[in-house]
Amino acid sequence: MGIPKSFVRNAEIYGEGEPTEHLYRVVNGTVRTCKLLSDGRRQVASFHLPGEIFGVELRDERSFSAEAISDAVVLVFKRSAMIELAQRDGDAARDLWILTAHQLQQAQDHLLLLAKSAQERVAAFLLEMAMRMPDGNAIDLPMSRRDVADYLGLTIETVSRTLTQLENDAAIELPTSRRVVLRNRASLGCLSA
Amino acid sequence: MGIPKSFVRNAEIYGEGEPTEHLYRVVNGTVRTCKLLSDGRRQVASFHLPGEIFGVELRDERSFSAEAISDAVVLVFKRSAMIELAQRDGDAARDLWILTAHQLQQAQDHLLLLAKSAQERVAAFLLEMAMRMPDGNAIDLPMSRRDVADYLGLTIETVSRTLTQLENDAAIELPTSRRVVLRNRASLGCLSA
DNA sequence: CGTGCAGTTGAGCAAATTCAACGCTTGTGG
DNA sequence: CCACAAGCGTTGAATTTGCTCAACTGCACG
Repeated sequence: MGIPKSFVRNAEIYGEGEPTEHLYRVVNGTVRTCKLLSDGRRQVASFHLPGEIFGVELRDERSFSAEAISDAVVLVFKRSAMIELAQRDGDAARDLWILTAHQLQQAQDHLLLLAKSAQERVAAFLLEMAMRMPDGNAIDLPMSRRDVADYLGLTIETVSRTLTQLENDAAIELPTSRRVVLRNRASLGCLSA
Repeated sequence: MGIPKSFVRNAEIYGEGEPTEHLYRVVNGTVRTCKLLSDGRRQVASFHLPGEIFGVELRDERSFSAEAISDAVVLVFKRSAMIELAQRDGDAARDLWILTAHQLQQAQDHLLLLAKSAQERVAAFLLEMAMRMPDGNAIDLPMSRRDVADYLGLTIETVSRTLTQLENDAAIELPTSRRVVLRNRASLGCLSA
């Protein structure tokens, strides 16, 4: 169960306002969910790495869009089938609830992140990504500076400046612009206070 | 079912880190959930008006605390009983899921709010409160400027200045500091763009 | 080679914060 | 009953932070 589907980089998986017909599991690549603001800016709500589920929503209309950050493969599930299953099967209902509650927690963490200074946001972001990535200390960011900036509510310039500053402070290394090596986790944790 | 309990203004209903044993329904008064940040600042995650449910959480440990903003009465429910009920009864499970998904939506809206300018945040906040209050155009804010500021991620000074500016622009009236009358909803909506 | 895109860096600017003072209301004690 | 302190809200001036605009680099791709 779950039909595989492929998307090229920057392809839209679903758009804001479309009917909520499916949910998805990332097999390969990375997905972002985001929303265009009226002033043309964009807010990225979440990133989804392989293994993670996205697209669960209460309303029948998408309030965010989902796009492939890199070429990606996802499994597609029928939303109505899930809801029916949850109605009959207590365990399935529990899974669905846990999933939603988990996303709620992530949203709340994201909320706290947006309350902080630029340095704290970037440091917290790096720690979050490191937590979710296989190798604990080296991160290969799948997303562009623009994606990072829109997730953190900053400009790409501020993200870039902050990263170089963290490198100067010997907290991280930047072998390439997409690769980050955490040199001093403790000081990052401190900066993301 | 549901045991009534009273709290005086500023009393703690539950604290960060405590075991998640109950959920609550507001009968009377207003409740805030919030978190203390390491730098001493505080982030208010949500306000809960009469009729609304709060305290639903995935983890066994509270990640936020809940406090009475005004003298308040709440109904207390056993969390374990709710989870058991949801396991057996598909409808109850659905209600629990809808509740959680609803809070997720609110968190996402809050997230978007924090991406905006001070004026947009205050305008959006007023519209949100007006939506949730009985009388559509006159709002009696139950919370202090500090609460509003910590909810919007601003300082009390900025909130205060922004309100007086909205009053000067004829978008609102401020008969008293806690009472706001929406004079021009359209322009508020525009400002909260 | 040139073109275009992603990322970095710099200078000036705008927005919100910090710090400080002040007014108003409320509650307390002389 | 008045004096005074405390809490809340507002206002002003100076400062800081992050943004805007612009130039520049490195790299991939035709």
